[in-house]
Amino acid sequence: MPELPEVQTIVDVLNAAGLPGNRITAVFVHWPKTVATCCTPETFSRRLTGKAILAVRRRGKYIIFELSENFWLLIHLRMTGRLELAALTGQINRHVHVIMNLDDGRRLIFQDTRKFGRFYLTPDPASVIGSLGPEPLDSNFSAKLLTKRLEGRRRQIKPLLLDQSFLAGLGNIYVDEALWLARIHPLRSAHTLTSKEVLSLHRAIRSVLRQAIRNAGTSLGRGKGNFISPKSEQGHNKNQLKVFRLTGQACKRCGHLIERIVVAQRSTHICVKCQL
DNA sequence: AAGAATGTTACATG
DNA sequence: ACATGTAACATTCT
Repeated sequence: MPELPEVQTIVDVLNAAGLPGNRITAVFVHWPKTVATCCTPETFSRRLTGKAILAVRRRGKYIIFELSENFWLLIHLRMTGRLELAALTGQINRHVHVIMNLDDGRRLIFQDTRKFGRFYLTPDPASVIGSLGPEPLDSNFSAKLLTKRLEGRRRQIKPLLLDQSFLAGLGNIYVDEALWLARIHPLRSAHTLTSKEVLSLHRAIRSVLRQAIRNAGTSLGRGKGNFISPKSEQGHNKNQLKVFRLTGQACKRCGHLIERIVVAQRSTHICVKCQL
């Protein structure tokens, strides 16, 4: 579920809600595996308690909490992870795996139905995010850089774009959308893209991501895996999707029907008439 | 109603 | 390097 735009939305909401400046007063872990990348739940709670949140940022699909005493908490939501900002009182459902109490009387709740989400508490964030590829919305992610990174790569373009060490932040939704916008077929071998197509892909990736951020993310339905912000708001980017989960509908560019194929075990949506 | 599919990633294997 | 399969899980879809 959460790709770059959704994670950015979460970070923006947390910042707007005044999370930085808070101190963490208590931590409860209900599913040890969530924090196991660092240590036992007890150690995790002990290390985190008392730390102040200095800043909240994003890198790829990671939410990054810069903490006092040179510690960092990185959270990857994987498929169904959610952060919710809530009052100290209130019901805790069975999908809540981590709770962080804050000294302003609120708490940050991590829930994750499929339990794939992971916390990383470390003095060395590079050990977690050091191998990520460039940030697609950074000014240093130029068409030139994309061209260079594509050079000599023979993988299919879709799995390559999903590879976080190639480019950080894209997931299944926005890769399909970007490839449609750039009119590139997902099975194309990366090195066969013309320079014109690479230019087009570069623009498409940035355009699709920026639009989704403007729309506060893509919420697809009302199911448990659906995107919802820490303030429990849905994103409204679904209306902007051109191919993702639109199998059987007319392509907005040429009218040909959208088809679904499987690429690298991921469901993939394309217009075979305009994506070549 | 059983079985398949699901937006992510790490890891193993050829 | 790259493709492919599997596993981590629970819910929803068919």
